[in-house]
Amino acid sequence: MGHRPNDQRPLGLREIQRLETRKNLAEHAIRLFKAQGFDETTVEEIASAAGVSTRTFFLHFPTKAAAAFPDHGERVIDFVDRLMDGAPHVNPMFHLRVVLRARLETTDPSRLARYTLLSTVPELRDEDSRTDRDYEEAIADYLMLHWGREPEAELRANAVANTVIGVARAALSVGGEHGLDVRGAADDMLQRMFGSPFDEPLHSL
Amino acid sequence: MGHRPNDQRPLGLREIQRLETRKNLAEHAIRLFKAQGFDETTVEEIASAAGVSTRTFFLHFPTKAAAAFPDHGERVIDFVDRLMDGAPHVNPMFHLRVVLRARLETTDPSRLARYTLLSTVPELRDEDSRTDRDYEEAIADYLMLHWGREPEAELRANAVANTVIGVARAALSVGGEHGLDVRGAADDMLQRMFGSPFDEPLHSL
DNA sequence: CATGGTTGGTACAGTGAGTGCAGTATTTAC
DNA sequence: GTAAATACTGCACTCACTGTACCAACCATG
Repeated sequence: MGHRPNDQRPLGLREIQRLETRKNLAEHAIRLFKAQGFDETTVEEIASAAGVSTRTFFLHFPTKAAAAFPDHGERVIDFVDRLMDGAPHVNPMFHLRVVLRARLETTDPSRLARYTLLSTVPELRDEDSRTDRDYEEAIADYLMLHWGREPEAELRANAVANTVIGVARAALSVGGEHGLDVRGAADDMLQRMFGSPFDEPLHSL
Repeated sequence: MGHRPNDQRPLGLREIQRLETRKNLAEHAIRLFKAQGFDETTVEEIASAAGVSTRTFFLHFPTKAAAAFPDHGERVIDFVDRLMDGAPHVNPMFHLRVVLRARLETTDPSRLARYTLLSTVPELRDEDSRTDRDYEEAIADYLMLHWGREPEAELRANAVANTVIGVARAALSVGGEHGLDVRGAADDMLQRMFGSPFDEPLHSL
């Protein structure tokens, strides 16, 4: 059903070990960031805590900060997949809302907690912003698939993308900060902002 | 009229020279970034082009990227000043719109061009995001001044702030890219998104 | 199994951003 | 005219990140 083969290869011993060290690196990185702070943790510390060399760290993550968001890549891919699924046939704003809602609802709370904890560390904000930018780009591209690439459409698409991600970020940070579930409120705000097209009942939920 | 003294000291010889070197550093930095790229330009190059030592560069800018946005600090301060001016008496969303519109209209085109050129360089996006975060924080703080700091108000304030900045960023980037003036369209989008309170005529313009 | 290409990891040397510190020289304040 | 303040310098240092050559384990092929 996905628009690209969800490649489920047998996963040999090599891959398993690779993923293992990657997971180890990420876990130790996050643990150390929380324990002693981002700036106070060196890549060498993380690497040796995970039992590998410093150089190996950079074979798995492009920057020190990236280790704090280990599954970012696959999550963006997953998001894009869901967005593109059955793309050309539905009202794009409606579909966007469905995908967003599904994503929010299937995001497990432990992830929310970790996410917001990390957003609190100022040094990781940059990485977070880069994450957001990937989503914004994906959403804008999707909308322009429907609306075209004339400047007016491009403006609308980018504005909507930035707005959606902006509201989501606000919900995640405020919700995480107070330990509240504000996902409904976020959805509600978006619904009000984007008016009637966003107003339709969600049959597929 | 500002909520803090707009200190206009006599500006001694020392300050003049300091500002001069700062301006020089920023100009050479931007010139070199455009000419040869961000990563291909070292701080030492910038410094020696401006006729000062490398160490001096970091007395003026905290990072290499910051030199590309030399007046960011004062612009944020100016924005906050205008936001806080006569703050408690008006409808906050209305006032926000007035300030935003005024800021957009008084932003000179050369600045727009430079801004968007820089936003194109991926290595400067982070700095740009940090800039945006300062504005978002200012707007959210302002709105919470009126709405209080309960979680619901905080969510709304942050969502509005992120939305406003998101739309502004979209307008700047798309407008800059195509050489179009999309400020009116941006204002229009915000007006539609935020409904009636944003709908009032702008007497002060 | 043998064997050879592929690949995850290592060692080492290097670049460049950013910081702390101990100065020097000029400006400004009294 | 002297002393405090400050813009700037030089130097030594840490640490993130990269290029390169290399090793060893894996895996596909015969």
